[in-house]
Amino acid sequence: MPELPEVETIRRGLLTNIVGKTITNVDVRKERLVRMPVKQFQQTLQNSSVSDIERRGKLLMFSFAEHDQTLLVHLKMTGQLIYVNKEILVAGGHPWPSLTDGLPNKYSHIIFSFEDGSQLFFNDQRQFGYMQLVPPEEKDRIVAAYGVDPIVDEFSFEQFQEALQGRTAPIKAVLLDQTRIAGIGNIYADEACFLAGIHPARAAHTLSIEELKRLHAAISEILRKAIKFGGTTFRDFRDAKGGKGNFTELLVVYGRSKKACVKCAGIIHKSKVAGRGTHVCLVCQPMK
DNA sequence: CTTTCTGTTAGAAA
DNA sequence: ATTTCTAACAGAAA
Repeated sequence: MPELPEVETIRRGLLTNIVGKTITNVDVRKERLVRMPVKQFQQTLQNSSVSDIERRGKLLMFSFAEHDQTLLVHLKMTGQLIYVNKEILVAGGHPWPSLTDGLPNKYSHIIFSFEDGSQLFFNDQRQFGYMQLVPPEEKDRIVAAYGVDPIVDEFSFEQFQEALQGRTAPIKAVLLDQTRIAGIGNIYADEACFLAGIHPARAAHTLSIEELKRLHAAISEILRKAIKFGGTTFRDFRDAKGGKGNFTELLVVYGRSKKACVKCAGIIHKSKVAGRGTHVCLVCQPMK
């Protein structure tokens, strides 16, 4: 579910709500989602106060004032991190538009409680997401394995060019490769390719300099704009307060199969590229 | 009812 | 070395 703009939206929402707060309890209801001994996980987090939240690609990293362990959180496809304050909890749960039973629900697998009575719910329908504590060296190692982050880093055209260097795979596959560029997922890969007028199935090394420049600009633009609108809720994404993203209605190709292209008379066509559902206007994005 | 698809990615296979 | 395929899981859609 969440790609860079969604994860960044969650990060910003959590920053203002949990930084400085001390964790009083960690309720692990589904041990599989904790990638380490659960007892150790709970004991380390207990009585720790969140000092900062960083992001690399789609990975969130929480640091603490009392120790140097970093909490890594990956939401994968359907993970959610929803913060609920004491008042709402006392009133009987979070007023979630599509859910009447509030939180926690059957997908709330890990629940953090804070000193002020608020809680943070890690929900994940498909259970692909995970949490893990790592020491500084391991954190550095993991961060270093990621490619350039288009928002955290400078993301110059030269960096972009270098990331694509010599790739014969489809350009979309390279955009999705987190070790080259960190944070782009299936939605924004399709959106960026459309904006740049490039067919996602084209071999990366066949793009001209002009096309690469258009794609580089398209990536920067789409990600920044999506963050500005609080991300895309296609299905499960919720921000840190349980709200939906507002970028969904601004999507121009993703999920618009058989609908009219916003730029021309063409129809959006759905196929499979790099093993993923891929949306294209064949008029605006010729294979050449 | 059965089959296919889904926003991710680690790991295996090619 | 790089690229492609599959599995992990639950549920919605066809």
